[in-house]
Amino acid sequence: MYTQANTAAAAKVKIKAGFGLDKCNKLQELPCSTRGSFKQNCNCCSMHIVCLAKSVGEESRQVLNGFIQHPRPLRKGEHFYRQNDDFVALYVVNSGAVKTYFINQQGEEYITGMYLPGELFGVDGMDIGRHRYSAKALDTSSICEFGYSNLEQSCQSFPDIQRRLTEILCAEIFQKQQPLLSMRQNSAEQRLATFLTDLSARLQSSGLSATEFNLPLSRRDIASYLGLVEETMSRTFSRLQKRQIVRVSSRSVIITDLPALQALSMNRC
Amino acid sequence: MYTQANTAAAAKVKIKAGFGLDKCNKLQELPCSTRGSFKQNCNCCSMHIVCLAKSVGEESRQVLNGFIQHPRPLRKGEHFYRQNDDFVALYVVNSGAVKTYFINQQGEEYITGMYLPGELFGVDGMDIGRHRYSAKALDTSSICEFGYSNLEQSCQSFPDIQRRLTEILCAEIFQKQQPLLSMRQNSAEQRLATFLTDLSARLQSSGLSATEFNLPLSRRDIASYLGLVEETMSRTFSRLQKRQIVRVSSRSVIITDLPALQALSMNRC
DNA sequence: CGTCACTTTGACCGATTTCAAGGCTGGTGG
DNA sequence: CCACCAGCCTTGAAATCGGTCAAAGTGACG
Repeated sequence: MYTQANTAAAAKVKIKAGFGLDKCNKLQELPCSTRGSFKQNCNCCSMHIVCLAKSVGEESRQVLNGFIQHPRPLRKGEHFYRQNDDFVALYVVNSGAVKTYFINQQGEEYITGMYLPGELFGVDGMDIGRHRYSAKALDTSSICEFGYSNLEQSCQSFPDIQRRLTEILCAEIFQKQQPLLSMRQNSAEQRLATFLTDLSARLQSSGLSATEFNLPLSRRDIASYLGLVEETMSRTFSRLQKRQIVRVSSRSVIITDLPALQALSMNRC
Repeated sequence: MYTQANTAAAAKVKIKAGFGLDKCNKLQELPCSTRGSFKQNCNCCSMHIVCLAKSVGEESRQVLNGFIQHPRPLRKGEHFYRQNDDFVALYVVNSGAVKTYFINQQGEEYITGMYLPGELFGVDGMDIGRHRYSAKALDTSSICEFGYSNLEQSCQSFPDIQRRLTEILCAEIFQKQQPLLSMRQNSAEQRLATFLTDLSARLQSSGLSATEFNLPLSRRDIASYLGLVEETMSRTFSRLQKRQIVRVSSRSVIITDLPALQALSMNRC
């Protein structure tokens, strides 16, 4: 599971122990126990409130349900798709976390996105038929797969599916990229604060804890995502901890002063 | 017109004179003389190769043509829409240039986009029904307006319109934001080089000159767009000029060594 | 127990920002 | 026609933030 790796470690830590890691990133009270099963359907999935099937009519949901696929969950480090693979489907994270990235000619890796349960990925390449990025599991992750040819057909018959898809595309533009956009001229501290508050909000909207969680990304990846280097990231975490705004121990984070963190980030439009 | 303001000024400049400013940012050889007229249609518009009506069938174009509006051209500084206005339509720049931006609680302005002839704007707010940004004419600008309710209906009947719209949304995500994304850890020089080569390519694809043009944005705006300050921008322009890569005089730019500029930018994925 | 990946910390350096001043340009009104 | 003003652009000097290089600590795993 998500926290497995850290619990043993945390027990050894003196002051930092007792973070309640065992509660981190676990879903609260699912309406029915489908989690863990590879055969799910949207009616019985706690994600439908956020995923592609959100706010579409009953009939539309049945349609989606008809062609949805559930590939086997991938372990940490395995790829859902790679740069230049054919674009064949859109995906929704069911559990775990996924990062997308690309590697340029110089061999440098750029993190382009991080996706949490209920969030849709795979849009890169929707227009050109080939993926621009690679998508990799950050933890053991299960997903729902929506074949694009099926999806495109459904959109023609069911306007609400089309509307929802368009809505998601727009969200992809604004909720994900715009925080980064407006982050360009901000300090390392502001960027990290923005990253953490954003992450917190997204976890909460999937029914997870807003103040205690594990970071899906390593320091290096967060740094890359925020346009900084590993060392700066580490120093910035340390500074926020010294100021009692967060407590961090490796991947686990407790936000102890969310208002302060939000005040630091302040870049909503 | 676009260059009117600068020509007189440039005549006074000694060494910098003779830039051919009168050729800047003017369309080359329009197929028919609709430019300047407020009543246009897509069949007779030189933009159809790039705008929303690109690569849709004959019948679809007639449909678009049926509900397209042409509001009066706005002068520099006037707004097409403002933050929080209701989202009612998508727009395509016909002539001139448009910037989108927002102002946060602290009163700081963030440039979110710059749109040239043939490019679509107004997507901000498509999902939430209210505009997140303001859109302002950078010069006297005319646009085509596609009412969204009409557009949405057309999409249902004409899959190629839907496909084109989706394509444009994806382009909005990737062609516009991703260069900036990968620009985060680059130097001021690389960022400016990327900005200029990108601008050059976009102007060219609308039939304008790739090497001689006027900057639609002020130094301050370019700086904001690239995550830098005005002074750094100015210094960077000076440095590129000293190295004979560009010649600049206020808003007018001549790229004298495009390969060198492209070599500096190198941040395609 | 050793290795490896990840993280933290320190010292130094350089690019960009900040602060400050001055120049240029276009518009306004006398 | 000229003086003045405001906005935009440029340049210089000093300060600061983040990057680079180097070293050491930590936990996971075989």
